[in-house]
Amino acid sequence: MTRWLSADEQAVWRAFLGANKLVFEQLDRELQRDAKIPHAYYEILVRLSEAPERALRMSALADRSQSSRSRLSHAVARLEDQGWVKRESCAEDKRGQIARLTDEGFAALEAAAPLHVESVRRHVFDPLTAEQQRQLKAISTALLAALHDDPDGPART
Amino acid sequence: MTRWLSADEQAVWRAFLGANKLVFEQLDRELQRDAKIPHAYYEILVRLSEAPERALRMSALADRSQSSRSRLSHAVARLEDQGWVKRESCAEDKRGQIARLTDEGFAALEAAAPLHVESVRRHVFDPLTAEQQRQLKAISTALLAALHDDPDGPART
DNA sequence: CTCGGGATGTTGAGGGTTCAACATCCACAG
DNA sequence: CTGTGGATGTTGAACCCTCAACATCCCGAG
Repeated sequence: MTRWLSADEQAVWRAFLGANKLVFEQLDRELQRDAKIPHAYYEILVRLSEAPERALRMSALADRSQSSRSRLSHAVARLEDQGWVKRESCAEDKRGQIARLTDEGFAALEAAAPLHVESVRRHVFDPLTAEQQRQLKAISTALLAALHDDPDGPART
Repeated sequence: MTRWLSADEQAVWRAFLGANKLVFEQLDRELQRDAKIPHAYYEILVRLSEAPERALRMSALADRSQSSRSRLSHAVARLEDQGWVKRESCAEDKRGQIARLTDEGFAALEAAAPLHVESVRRHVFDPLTAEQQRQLKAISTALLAALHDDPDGPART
C-alpha cells in the first residue's frame, strides 16, 4: 500500500534534506555569532521595520514572520527585555497588543543586515546559476501552494 | 559595499525561506504526531537501520545523520531510555561508543516509516513535476558543495 | 441585551539544541 | 618510551520552541 520512494527519489530527498539542514544551520550560526540573535528573531525585526510606524499587531506580525503566536509571544518578550521592541496595548481592540520596533532595535537590525545578507549570498545565491534561482523560486512557490491547500495545513494557532 | 539583494532575489529568498520553514515544520509535526519522535531522531534510527549489524560508532552516526556530536549524545541518551537504542563500548578504541538499534527500535521505525513517507510525498514530491525534482536535486547538491568548500564550513564538533 | 462561540495573546511545562568545558584516550614525533 | 596535540563522547547551563491550558475580549444570533 505504501508508496515508497524510488532510488532516484531517495537521492532527491536526501540531498534536499541535507542541504537544507546544513544551509540553515550555517546561516543561523553566523547570525548568532554576528548579531547575537537567532534567525527567527531577525525575521521579526525585519517585518517590524517594514511596517508603517514600525509597529504591528501581534497576530499580523505572527503571520508575516511565519511564526506561531506562542513563539512570537516568547520572542517579543525576550526582545523587549533586550530593549529592541516595545509592547503597547491596542486602542480599538482591548485584546490586541502592538509590537513596536525601538530605535535601538532598528539600529541593531541595521548593524546585522549587511552581515546576514553576505551570509545569504555566500551560502545560497553565489552557488546557484540565475536559472537555478528561478527554478528554486518556482519550486518553493509550488511547495507553499500545496501546503496551503492541505486540509491539515500549517497550524497558525 | 554591501551586495544587497535585488527585488527579484528578495522574492526568491523569501519564497525559499517560507517554503522551507513551513514544509519542515509540517513534516516534523506529523512525525511527532504519528511516531512521537522529532525528525532528527527518526533520521538517527534510519541511519542505524541501514548500517551493518544495525550498529555504528557515535562519530560515524553523527556524520551520516548530519548531527553534531553533542546533539547525538543527548539524542541517543533519550533513545536509550526509550529502549530503542543500546550503547556498547568499542573494543578497538576505548574512547569509542557504539550505538546499536534494538529490535524494539527497529519495530518502531518500521511502524513510523510508511506514515512519514506519505508525509514526504504529500508535501514535497506530489507538488513538484519530475523536472522540478531533478532541478531540486541539482540545486541541493550545489548548495552542499559550496558549503563544503567554505572555510567556515559546517562545524562538525 | 445577552449569551456563547471564536479570536487574541500569554503562560508554564516539557523537551530539543547549542555552546563551552571537560575527561578520556589514541597516535606520533622526538 | 614519553609527551603532547588531536579525536572522541559526554555533560550542564542557557536558550528556543511546542503544546495545551487559560484569561480576556469581540461579535453576532436570538
